[in-house]
Amino acid sequence: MSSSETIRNIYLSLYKTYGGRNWWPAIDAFEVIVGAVLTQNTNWKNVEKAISNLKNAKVMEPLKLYELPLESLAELIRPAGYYNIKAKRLKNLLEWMVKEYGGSIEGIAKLPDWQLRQELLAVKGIGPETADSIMLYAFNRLIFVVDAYTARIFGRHMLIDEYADYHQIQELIQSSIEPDINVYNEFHALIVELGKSHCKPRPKCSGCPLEHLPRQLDITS
DNA sequence: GACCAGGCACATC
DNA sequence: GATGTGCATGGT
Repeated sequence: MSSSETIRNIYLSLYKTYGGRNWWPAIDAFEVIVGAVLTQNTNWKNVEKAISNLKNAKVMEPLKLYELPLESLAELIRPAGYYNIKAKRLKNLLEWMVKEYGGSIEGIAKLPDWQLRQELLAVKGIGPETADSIMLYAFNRLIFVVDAYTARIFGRHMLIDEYADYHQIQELIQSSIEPDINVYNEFHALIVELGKSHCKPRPKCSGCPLEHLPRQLDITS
């Protein structure tokens, strides 16, 4: 079986097991954007608390959040961890939104894919995963989001080598599955679900829906 | 108490 | 260009 077939089978197995994940868990594009920064290396439960704080403070919109003093912003997002650095990162992103597009999501939504990605990556604190999460889940662009779980799961099943970088993994997956935004959306969400439930750094691999696939020998216990 | 979580920038070699 | 480190809360 080719690696492309294997990848398509992984998608089907996960979809069969977990069903549609209905991502991103947010009410609108702006909430996706904020959540994408807050969830960097952080459990989503903690992010929910931070977003809840922002909503309660009635600052969950681009201009208001941008005008909030850095210290106040940091305090509100505290539950999400790394709150000082994330406050700066959010501020950088908001500055771009407000100064370049008047804080208008609709204005940003008009950008072509390449320009949107380029401008997101130019913001300090926005790396490839955060940029692509915003591209796919806030602006419905055909771009696959790679994360730590993706690298771990695909590495563990020997579909990528341990030195593969972000774009190599992204290329492999995008060239293996159909170019459909809904499939990209679901597949990444399904990978996160598998990662959370079965693919820890110290794996036990019991009950994993991919147990039928070949994997590295040292993690079979 | 140890480990982990939906990264990223920066220092150092 | 690779490798290491700081950033931090909250759940298991």
